[in-house]
Amino acid sequence: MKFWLMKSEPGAFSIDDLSKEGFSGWDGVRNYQARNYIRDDMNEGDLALFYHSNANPSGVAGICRITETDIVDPTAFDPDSQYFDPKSSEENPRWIMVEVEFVEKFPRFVPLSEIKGHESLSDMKLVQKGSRLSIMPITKKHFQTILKLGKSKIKP
DNA sequence: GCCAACGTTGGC
DNA sequence: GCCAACGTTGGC
Repeated sequence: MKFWLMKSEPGAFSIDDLSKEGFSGWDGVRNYQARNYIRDDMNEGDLALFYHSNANPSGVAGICRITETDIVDPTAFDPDSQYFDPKSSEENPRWIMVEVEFVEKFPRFVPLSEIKGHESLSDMKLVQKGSRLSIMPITKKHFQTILKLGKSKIKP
């Protein structure tokens, strides 16, 4: 099993939204590196940190689980969607998504400042200079360290 | 709202 | 294939 960090702007989709809905397609990924990660390396059953970006404060809000991979992202074909991409066609889809399932909202939100200040988390892609990836792999150690900071009840 | 960092586009 | 211009991300 692999471990991931997935960013979402809470104004668009937050951990509370996922908690209410239970499951959700993770649509709108429009970055090739992030897409390649989900296409090539993400598997059903993987666990991901749910990260709130562009938030006050930004940070990790909880955990979700990957329940399905390699789904064609339908928002790319929708001219009314903010994720519309005229270069993607149903015959030759460019963007894919995964489905995730709510696992847990952390009892304690883990702000970015705390991740930045934590010695053993300094090699996460998240805190490396200039990194803006919206989906990135993380190590089991990073995952467990952040679970601890969030006072998670999950034991992966 | 600012702006640094990075990705993408398109002319050549 | 290079690279300048432009667009986007995302913390602050």
